Amino acid sequence: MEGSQESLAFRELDQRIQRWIWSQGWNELRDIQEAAIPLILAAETDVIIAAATARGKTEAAFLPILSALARRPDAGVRTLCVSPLKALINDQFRRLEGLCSDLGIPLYRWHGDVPASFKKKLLRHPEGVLVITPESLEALFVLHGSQVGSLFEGLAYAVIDELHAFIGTERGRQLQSQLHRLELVIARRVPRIGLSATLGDMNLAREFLRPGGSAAVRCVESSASRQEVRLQVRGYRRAAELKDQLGAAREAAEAPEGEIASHLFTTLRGTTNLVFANSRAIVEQYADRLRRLCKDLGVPNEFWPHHGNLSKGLREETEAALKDRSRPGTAICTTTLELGIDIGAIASIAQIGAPPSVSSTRQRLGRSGRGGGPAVLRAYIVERELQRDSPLGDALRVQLIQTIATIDLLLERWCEPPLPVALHLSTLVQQILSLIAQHGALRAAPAWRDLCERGPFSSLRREQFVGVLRSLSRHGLIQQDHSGELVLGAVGERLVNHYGFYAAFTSPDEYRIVADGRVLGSMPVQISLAVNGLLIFGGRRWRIVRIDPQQKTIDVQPAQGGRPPAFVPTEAPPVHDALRRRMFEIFRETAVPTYLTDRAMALLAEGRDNFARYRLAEVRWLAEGDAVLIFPWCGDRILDTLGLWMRALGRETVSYGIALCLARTTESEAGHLLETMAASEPPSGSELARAVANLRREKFHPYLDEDLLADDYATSRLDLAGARETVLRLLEPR
DNA sequence: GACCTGCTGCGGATTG
Repeated sequence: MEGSQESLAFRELDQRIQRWIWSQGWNELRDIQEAAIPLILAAETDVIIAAATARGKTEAAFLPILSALARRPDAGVRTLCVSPLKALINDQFRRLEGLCSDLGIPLYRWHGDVPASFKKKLLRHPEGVLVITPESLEALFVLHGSQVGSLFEGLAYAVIDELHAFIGTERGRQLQSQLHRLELVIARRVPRIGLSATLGDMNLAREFLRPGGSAAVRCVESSASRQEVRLQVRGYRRAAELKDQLGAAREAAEAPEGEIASHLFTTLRGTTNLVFANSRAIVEQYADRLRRLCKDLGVPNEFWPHHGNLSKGLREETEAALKDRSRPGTAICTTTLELGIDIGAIASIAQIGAPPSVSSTRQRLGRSGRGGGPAVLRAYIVERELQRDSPLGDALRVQLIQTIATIDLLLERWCEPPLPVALHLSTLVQQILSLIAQHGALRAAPAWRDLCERGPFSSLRREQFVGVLRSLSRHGLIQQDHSGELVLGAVGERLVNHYGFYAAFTSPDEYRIVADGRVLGSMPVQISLAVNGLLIFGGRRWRIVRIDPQQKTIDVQPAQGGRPPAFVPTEAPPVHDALRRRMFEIFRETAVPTYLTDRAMALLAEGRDNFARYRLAEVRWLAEGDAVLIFPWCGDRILDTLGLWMRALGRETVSYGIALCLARTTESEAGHLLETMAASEPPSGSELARAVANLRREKFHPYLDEDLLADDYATSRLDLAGARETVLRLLEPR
């Protein structure tokens, strides 16, 4: 306890908290705790606490918060903590339970699985600490709007857990709006405490936490020494498709998946690991292969699937296998295990396929190597065997080069910044309806002031806001009563009064998969499945025995064969500009990273040879058949913007990620096109967006007019300045 | 050419 006694921060805490720290057997406070305690106790500024998972962020916030609450008892909810996951709320509840009860501070959790009786109790006696989801908070505004003031009149702190998970998303904008509305109701500013993973650009996190007031937000970042990282990137080749005697294509017997599965099996068996795959179908495929390898060897299964379409029960089975220290267990998973759910120590991380981004790779790696040990990452990259007519993307070994570029940027501690400029009109619609429900009615002028002028939707122009109100009125969501106030229209009433209203995001219709009365999970309704069809789901093999379109259920029984269902893919993650630029540099360099296996080295050499053969260090576009490939080495947002710009000039384009393909064009025509673009101002983003086929991507988009949707698309998906700069760069002499 | 997240009130049956 010597460290604690010497610490100034420790002495500032309430004595009962000091005793609790003693009782935990802690020798000293962590650096972020030392730094955060005085800032939070002073309660004069907003604070961001940034550190990797399991570095004591929750305590850094709650030791001083509970200290302050214990000293100044007051009526109403004193601390609001908003968290993105029900599972995280339950984790946090368990961690704070003992401390809160020692201090006599009531602790409430509120989400969809919490019984209504607990919620009623809080509404009757608002007090203490409330941990809640954004959706449940929205329900509070809609269903108990007149009570919000009295519930939160004594609010001392607003905590946002996993701040990084909210930044740049619809849900994040919803949360900003909710915190702002709360401060409006109680007519006072409440200190905000954001708990975040370490981010590339802390200024964006500051601006997110306190829009318009980021300069005063204090940041506490962990200075804990950089963790050692052990890396291996393994290369695999997929043989070209063979034709059998009937001419049907079939995969070569030695598919790389089998090889990867055996390597995972021998390397990971006996320890606890996370294997990240890039899609749910791939998770299912490997979970099934690895389970069978265990079975073939006659040993207990050690491999468990985890993804968003598996039922809560199956996911909890996997989480329990990870937490169980008495036996090894490895999860094959998607992003579901990226966020900070408590799963204990993890020996290593595997990544199948190129990682989706630098930031998610950092999150994944942060899961491994607790307790001072090195973090271990193995990446498994498959490239196709080349043939004479192989596409250039295969010849360049893009998957492998992208993986190397990702690791480069990761080691430089760079990561993708979120995009803060989007209008988020869908969420604005939700918040307008919610405000009307909260107050019963609303005038247009204060709505503009509270949501846009001084609120979180500050990038809207006044005429855009008026356009939104007109759209909503035309679609029956709102109407003006005789005194000029906005009230809900018939359609608006129906939307707001359905429980589906509270989430800012959409979700697809799904069938439930049921085996012997137990729900295994769900799948989208678009899939074409037939009775007696075979299926891999939850890492096991099934036969479909019944499909009920009315009940939306699929009944299955255990079977011998099967394949993973085709989950409806969403949009791919955009590759960031910095990553593509780094890929270009890697192609031009000759250095070979030491973490590559021999086969990965050979693939890298092939990629570089082909890059040199096509002279891509000098040439910016080249003919392929009757098309031209343009290589701007820029991120996907700029590439998509360039594609739309060329389409506006009457050209047909397809984005290959690594290149932009101009159909039916010669090299000199491509040059002329770029010169034309360089000589003129680009059209506006909204003009370009009008050519996009489906602009209605988000929940409340169906109630907005086309021109607003085009504005929304342009601000969230396009980069005009970047596109113009890229055109000029493509024409620079080299 | 990917992934993920969330949700109320009420009616009716069952149990102590």
